[in-house]
Amino acid sequence: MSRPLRSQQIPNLRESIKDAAWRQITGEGVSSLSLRKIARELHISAPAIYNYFPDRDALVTALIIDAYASFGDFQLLAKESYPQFDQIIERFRATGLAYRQWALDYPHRYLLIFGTPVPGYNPPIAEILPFMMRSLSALVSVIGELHHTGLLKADAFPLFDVDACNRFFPVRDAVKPQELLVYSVAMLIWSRVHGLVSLEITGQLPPFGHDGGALYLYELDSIFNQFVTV
Amino acid sequence: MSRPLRSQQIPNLRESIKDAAWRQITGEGVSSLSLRKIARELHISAPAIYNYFPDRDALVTALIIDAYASFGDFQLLAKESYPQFDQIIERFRATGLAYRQWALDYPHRYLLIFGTPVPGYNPPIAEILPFMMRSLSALVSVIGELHHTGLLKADAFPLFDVDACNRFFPVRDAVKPQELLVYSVAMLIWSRVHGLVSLEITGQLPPFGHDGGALYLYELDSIFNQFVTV
DNA sequence: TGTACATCAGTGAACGCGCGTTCACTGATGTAC
DNA sequence: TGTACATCAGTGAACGCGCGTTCACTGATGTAC
Repeated sequence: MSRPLRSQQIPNLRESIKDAAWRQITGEGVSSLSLRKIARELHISAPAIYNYFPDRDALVTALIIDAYASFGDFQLLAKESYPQFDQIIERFRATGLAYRQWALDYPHRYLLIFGTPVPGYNPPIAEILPFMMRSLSALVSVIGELHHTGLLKADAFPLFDVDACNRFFPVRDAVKPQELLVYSVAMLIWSRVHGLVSLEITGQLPPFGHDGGALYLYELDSIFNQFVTV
Repeated sequence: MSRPLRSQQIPNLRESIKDAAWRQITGEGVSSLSLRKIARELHISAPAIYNYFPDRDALVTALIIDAYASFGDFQLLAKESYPQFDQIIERFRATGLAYRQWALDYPHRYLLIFGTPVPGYNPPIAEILPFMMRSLSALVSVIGELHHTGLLKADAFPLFDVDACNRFFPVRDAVKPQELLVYSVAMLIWSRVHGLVSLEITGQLPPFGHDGGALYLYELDSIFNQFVTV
């Protein structure tokens, strides 16, 4: 039947394709994401997808970028709900809680970006890196504020290798030596919230049932007590 | 050519199939694990595998069980290298270091058991559970020793729901109320080492380069300082 | 305003591939008498 | 010890499936004169 009437086409097909892709990932994981299945769900032919994404990997890349952006923005929004200088404690907690909340809301997006690497998929690092950094920028900036106001307590903390750091990041985002402590501490804190959250959303915290939240709150307090001068 | 001469058959074909499966998982992840590919590599026909595993899922289950067992035994061995009563600090460190070392040695096995759930695979929980528990028994027993000698410092720690706990575990392994604190603290410590290790083996700790070890040591000390009375 | 034409956004058919699994079979090997 | 037979551990062919991607195409829509 060739091309259907414009009035019968899906408006914003590119977004609809991504939505259908998320629905599939939610059900069966990214490795069984299939262009043909997406086409079937949207009642279009599979080759039509190639008008919007050059191949399957490009679709996966777009999903990953969207996930990073949504995750980062969600935390930044939470953080900014306590904008005042002396609300640093609330800011830290709000950011930490937003981290978990987003992961619980979108477990498959979380696992797509931070879980087991997608087999057979080679991420275009240059394209993705800015979004990767944005996804953690709320956390990094909270630690940065603590540091700049002299409240960060992290003596003898093992620092990044600054050379390795700058080899990894693009030149314009090079980490300044005076920021090394902030990045390094942020990494450790990240690993703690990631550990708890990833066990929870993969169902490996089962005896806690619906109370993974209590454990998470405890962990946020532990982090605060360890790294913040009161 | 029907069946080849016994002298030309692979001795212990069951083990060889699992070895080939691990080699494949190492290269491309579990979701592209293929019976036909295994058969090709071993120069046997694909249906021959059905003499050893009723279907693909059964093979995956066997791999998971082996991974849990190997992981658990490796930590127990490390722990037992400091058997004396007053070597509790060394015992704790050795167990923690063994946790990371095994994960670095076998990243794909680690991700198979603790990473993103395998899509389309429903683990037979009853069969796997004992091995799951064994894989963390070294950690749990070290915390248990600390508790029983009065060295565990964890006031106001959020505990499991004991009912949820016993609904989860088989009756004979039911968690006794006096052990609840031990299990709960072990879970939190587990989440910390898991967080750091999983970021490291999935390559998300890159600025640290080869010195993820320094960060890990710092984290082990943090845990010790937080939970042990000195 | 009408018309010729370019472009846009789809179509269905086809290619070549790999997969898990079933099936009837075969001949080497082990065993009971 | 020789022989008849059961069992064991493989075989190749086939089934039915879904996949990503390419291809030539078509007719609706937009645009220049």
